[in-house]
Amino acid sequence: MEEFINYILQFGNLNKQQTDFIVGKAKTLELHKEDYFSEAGKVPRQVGFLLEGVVRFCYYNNKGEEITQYFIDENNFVSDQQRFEAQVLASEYIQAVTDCKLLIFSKRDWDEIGNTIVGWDAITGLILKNCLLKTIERRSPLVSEDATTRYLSFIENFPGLVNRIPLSYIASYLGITQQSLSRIRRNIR
Amino acid sequence: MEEFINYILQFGNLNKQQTDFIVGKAKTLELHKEDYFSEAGKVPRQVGFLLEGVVRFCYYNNKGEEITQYFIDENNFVSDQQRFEAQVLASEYIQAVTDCKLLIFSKRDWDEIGNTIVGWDAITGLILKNCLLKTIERRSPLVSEDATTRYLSFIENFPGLVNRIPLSYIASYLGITQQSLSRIRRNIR
DNA sequence: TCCCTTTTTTACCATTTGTTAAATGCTTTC
DNA sequence: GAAAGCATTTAACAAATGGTAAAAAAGGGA
Repeated sequence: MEEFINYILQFGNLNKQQTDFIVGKAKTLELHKEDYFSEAGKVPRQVGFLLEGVVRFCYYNNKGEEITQYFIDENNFVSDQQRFEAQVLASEYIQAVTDCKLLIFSKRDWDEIGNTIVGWDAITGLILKNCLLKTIERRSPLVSEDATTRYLSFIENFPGLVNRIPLSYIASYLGITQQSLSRIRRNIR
Repeated sequence: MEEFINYILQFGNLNKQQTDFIVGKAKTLELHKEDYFSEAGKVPRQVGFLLEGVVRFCYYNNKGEEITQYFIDENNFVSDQQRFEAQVLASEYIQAVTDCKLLIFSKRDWDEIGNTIVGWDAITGLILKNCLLKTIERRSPLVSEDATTRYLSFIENFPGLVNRIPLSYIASYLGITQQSLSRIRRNIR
């Protein structure tokens, strides 16, 4: 919980009264491994902040292959924020990779925070921009890297996650087959 | 110029007086093919809005290879916005792919618009979020696609740009060699 | 602990993409 | 209009990655 407040305070100043108000709106949610936080074809109902565990964003391409787009670990927001804000259908799944514990905010509560806390929209705007930029900085370079370099980049970008995520998800994130990734692991040793 | 106003009005309401104020701050800039709009290692001095031409974002990886990250065409903003806002050194180049005509705003004028027009920050925030999201949606899927599919995706995502951008830049954007791209073009016909 | 299921590793061969080098085509300049 | 300089295409071969299948290893539940 303190981690949550600290995270937010990186992006703007809020006094104790304000942070108390925000925290007062938070509920907690536990997800089991492989549960969905939100699903393609449904309207995202909540914003999450990940206290424990790892989640992934994924979708199905036109060949029916499941593509992992991104991973999120502890002390980061978990949300298809644009679809959540607009309350429109999502095209991606957000799935627990491990058992997870989250803080969650309903749309109603999220809006109420926005209407109550001056500067909240600016803070959340900054947070979102940062997350999007980080996504680009991590994902985009993979396009021009070979499979081994992609794996090394992954280890750098998501330190500590290698041993918490099934090989098949990592391979999917890297755009290679799991056989290739397994071979790469062997060659690196 | 009208295109510029229309673009902005998509993201928020402004009256004539306000748009006049904004337009009053704009200067124009012409770039020749291959000129830089901003450079890695320098602080971005201006925000641009592309009236004519095509630009690309690019950088050099640790092997010294030049990587094209993204293309921007007419009626879109051109800016390393996060570095511009913070006035810190950029790590990417923004280069004219063709001769270009732009509207530009200096940091001072941009800030003055923000201090004068209520809601300007919200509008530019929305624009930036949209641009970042579009970048992710276009670039990220390439990771899991084969070379031919990447090229077809490029054509879909940047309609009309195929014939305005040198093959080598497109190949770099797609993360393949220009020989491969040339071969793919032949096979598609 | 043992069995069953799932995940990961291995192996073999097919396919794709990269590398190198050369030829062709296109533009610019004098 | 010819020569020079780039950009694009081709080709032959090498290297990397994918596809399929099977074995090995790891994990989970009775």
